[in-house]
Order: sequence, then structure tokens, then C-alpha cells
Amino acid sequence: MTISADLLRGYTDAVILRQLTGGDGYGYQISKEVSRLSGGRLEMKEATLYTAFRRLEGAGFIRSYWGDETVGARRRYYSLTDEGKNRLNEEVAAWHETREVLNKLLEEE
Amino acid sequence: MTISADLLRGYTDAVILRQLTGGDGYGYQISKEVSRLSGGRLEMKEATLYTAFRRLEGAGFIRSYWGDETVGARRRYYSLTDEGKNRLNEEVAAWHETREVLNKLLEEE
DNA sequence: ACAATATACCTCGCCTGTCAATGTATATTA
DNA sequence: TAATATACATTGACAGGCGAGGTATATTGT
Repeated sequence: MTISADLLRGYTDAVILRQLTGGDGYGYQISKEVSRLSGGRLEMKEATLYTAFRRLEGAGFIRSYWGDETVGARRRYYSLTDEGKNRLNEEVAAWHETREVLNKLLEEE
Repeated sequence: MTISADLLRGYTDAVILRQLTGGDGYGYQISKEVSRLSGGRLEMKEATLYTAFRRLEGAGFIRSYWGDETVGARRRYYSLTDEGKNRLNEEVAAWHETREVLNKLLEEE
């Protein structure tokens, strides 16, 4: 089962930022890692991913630079800024909040 | 703290359907009940709520009828259909799925 | 040799859910 | 009699997700 788009809406940014806490990363890699960690249940679409990179960089949460690969396709690497770290903390807190509320509102009797 | 719109996106329908499992209800009441149950952390906007009612009724998940109030403002009541019950089960299952995935993807080391 | 697949990037334009703003009407309370 | 609560509803703007399309290099299978 693959998680539907709308259920994840708003968490894309947090997921990406979280992936960058372990070190710089690039699009394709993050996409594969998210897929792996989620057991194939979350497949971030390319358009979604790259849209998010633009948004996050525009907001100052990540910075990018081209890698110096001598073989294979070029890679654009992203690194988390201090603002990005703060943002991630906020988004994780919001997730905990949301999780509580939805548990309450959707729980069975 | 109020839960941001985007984090809830996609759960509005499930929250409404869930509220109707205890018996028929109407917009204003559901809105207040959700607010109460969430400890004021989720305030469903009227436009969002009524848009959802139209969507859910169009899809056959709920049915509506006018109440016979002799005093006060008229009320439009909604009741859950069998399809709506099935849908709710699916949406709750999707929530559990999503919750697991996000826990995994956002967890700290 | 060459087709298929994997790696790796990117953008355009549509779709859909949210919601501010706005409007209607009745009942109660200060 | 003004304000607030109850109760419904629509319109149009906005933002995120993503299908479809495009570019380029490297590897693997036949």
C-alpha cells in the first residue's frame, strides 16, 4: 500500500529536512532512502521533490552546490542550514501535536 | 497551538465521518465537537466543513435531510451510509499506515 | 552492437483541498 | 438595541502534489 498524496501533504518538507540531518544529500539519493525507510510505502514523486527543494532553498532552510563527480550524472547536493534545523524541530513538534489530535479524533470507542 | 491546515489536509473527511458514527449530526455541532475533542487545537473552518459535506454526499458516504426545528435556525442533518462506514474504515487504516511511516521518517536517531 | 534500465537532473500546467471574505436568518443576552 | 451565538451556504484565490514531458550519462542483458 502506498500512502496517498493528501495524507502526506505538508510533511514533504519535514521529511526532506530530516534526511539531511545525517549529512548532505542529493535528490535521487533522498528519494531512494525515503522509499527504503518507509518500506516502499512512500514514494516521493520527482516533481514533488524538486519543487520542495526550490521552496526550501528559497526559504533559507537548505543550501545547494554542485558535486564534482567525474563519472556518472552530475549531482546537486543540499545541506541543512541553522534555520533549517530550527524549522525541522518545529515541524516535528507539529507532527507530534497533529498525531495526538488525530489519534483522539479518529479513535474507536 | 492550532494545527496547521496542510498537516490535516486529507483527514477532514475521516474526522467528519468518524463524528457521525455516534449518530446523525449537523455542521455547527460537529464543528464544536471537533474543537472540544481536540482541546481547541483543531478548528474546522466553515468553508472547509461545508465543502467537505458536499464532497462526501456527492460520493455517497453521507446522506442529508433538514431537521424539523420549530425554534432557532434550521439545521441540515447528516447520516453515515454503509459506503461511508466502509470508507471510514479505510481512512482510519490509511491513518495508521501514515502514522507509522511518518514516525519512522521523522524519528530522531 | 544496441536496447533496456538505472542514475540524475529539471519544468510546465492541471487538479484538489483549504479558507478568508461575504452573505442570509433566527434567538438570546448584556 | 447592540452584540453575540446559533446555523446555513458560496465564491474565488492560493498552495502543494504530481503526470507528463524533457535532458544527459553509465551500466547491464542479450
